Amino acid sequence: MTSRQTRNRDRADRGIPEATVARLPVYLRALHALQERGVSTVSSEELAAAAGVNSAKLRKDLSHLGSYGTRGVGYEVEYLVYQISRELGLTQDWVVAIIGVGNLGRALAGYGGFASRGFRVAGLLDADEAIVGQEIAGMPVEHIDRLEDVIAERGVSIAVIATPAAAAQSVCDRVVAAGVTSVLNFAPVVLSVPDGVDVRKVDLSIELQILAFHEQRKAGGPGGYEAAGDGDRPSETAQYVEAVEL
Amino acid sequence: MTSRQTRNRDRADRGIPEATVARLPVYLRALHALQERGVSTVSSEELAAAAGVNSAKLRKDLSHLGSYGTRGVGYEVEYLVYQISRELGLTQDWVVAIIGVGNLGRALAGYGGFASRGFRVAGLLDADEAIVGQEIAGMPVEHIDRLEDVIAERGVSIAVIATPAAAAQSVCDRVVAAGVTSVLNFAPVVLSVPDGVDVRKVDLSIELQILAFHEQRKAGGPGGYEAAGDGDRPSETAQYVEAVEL
DNA sequence: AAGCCTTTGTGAATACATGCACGAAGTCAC
DNA sequence: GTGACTTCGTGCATGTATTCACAAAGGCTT
Repeated sequence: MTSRQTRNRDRADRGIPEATVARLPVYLRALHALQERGVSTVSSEELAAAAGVNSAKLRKDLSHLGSYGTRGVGYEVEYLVYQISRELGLTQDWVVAIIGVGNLGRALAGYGGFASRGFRVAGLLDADEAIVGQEIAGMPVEHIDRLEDVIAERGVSIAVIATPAAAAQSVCDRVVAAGVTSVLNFAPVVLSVPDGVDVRKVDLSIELQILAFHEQRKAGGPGGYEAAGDGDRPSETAQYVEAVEL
Repeated sequence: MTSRQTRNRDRADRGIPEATVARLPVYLRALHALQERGVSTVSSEELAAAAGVNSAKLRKDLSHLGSYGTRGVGYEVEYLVYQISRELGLTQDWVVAIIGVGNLGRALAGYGGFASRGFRVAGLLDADEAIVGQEIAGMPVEHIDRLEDVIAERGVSIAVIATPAAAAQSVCDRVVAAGVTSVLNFAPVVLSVPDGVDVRKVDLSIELQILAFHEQRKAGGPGGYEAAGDGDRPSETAQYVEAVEL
């Protein structure tokens, strides 16, 4: 099964830079859009524009997968879609479980962007008895007690954690113990996992905070108004509550 | 208003690396957790562990804001919270409008992590007549026609776009024309904006695709099974639909 | 079939980020 | 006050990512 590992792909494939991997889905999306418009061939310049990157960067990124372009012409859209999909592992189906069916979990369960890319949501789990049994996006919410069973029975390989922060680490421990090695975490905590397990984090408020930083910068430096520097230290900030519900 | 731009802050502040800015919210969160546990002082080693980073990196990051630590002791939690908050611009309130009140927009409207960090949701807008008028998280959904009015009247400075992909660019153009210079985009498209406008993107499916890539890697190379390389090029991939509803 | 034109793929230069390792600066005990 | 000890702040080396710029490669026209 793992026989022909590094067969084709001479030096490509081994060690595709992370930064490149992170951009491949963006290229893929742009390519799909072109495909729908009936475009069959695209230059690095055009595709780069559609993806919002520099064309040299795009070419270098693609060169990591192999040489799939034709000089003087560009890239064949359909073929490139296939190559990137394959590289990203989207030619196979991935079985996903969503743990935590609050507002966000619900949104994720109904998100069309998953199913269309080979991600099959095979389980919705929650600890809240009031939610268990409800049907969300055509699928019943199951009790968190069944977590290990669901993972084993349905071959879940990716866990999406959308629980409150307080529950996230223990849920994570359980899915990892059950054999899951890829976790997508929406809870606002840093999860610790053993080596060999990948965790990616999506944090809705971190992005806003980064925007706020730049926005403030445009308006003229941090603490620009009122006492800047080491003024009164507020003691009211302690009322932040991390137990936000997702 | 832009008068005292680069005033205080000698060499700090100017040019805090992006990578550092992106980590500050994580540190802040870890610090809040410590604060709740009554910890008043923390070493770089401890805080780094809580934030999931290397301690040297943490110290270097913090050094960009100034020297707020005490050698031999560590950092005073409360003071550091204040300094980071100030640097990120969280000591002032930011007025946010959420455009697109589908599943995701609803989840965002109810997300506790915004309000607790100085982000005030002052408007929910949607084009769907069936949704307009509904009350979400204690706030009425208004018609998208009122977008410019809402932005102007309430002083919206950050727009959160959670519309379907097809609507995102035109919504973006409108908020930018109305004077907004910070956009958080959840729609799966690359938005183009004039210079001076910041766009950050949160893409739920991109993260999954990155996980899939690594997961596949663990299992033994891309396309490891079946015809690898340049086999049959599927023509069915064209049925991807980008008009996912958010 | 020869030459022109376009566009790729990549070497080299630059910029950015990470992590080590250690001197400097402070605290605490006595 | 003095010395031992802890921990910060940072110079330097290493690694990673981006961008430029151009030669090599192919198609297209005549």
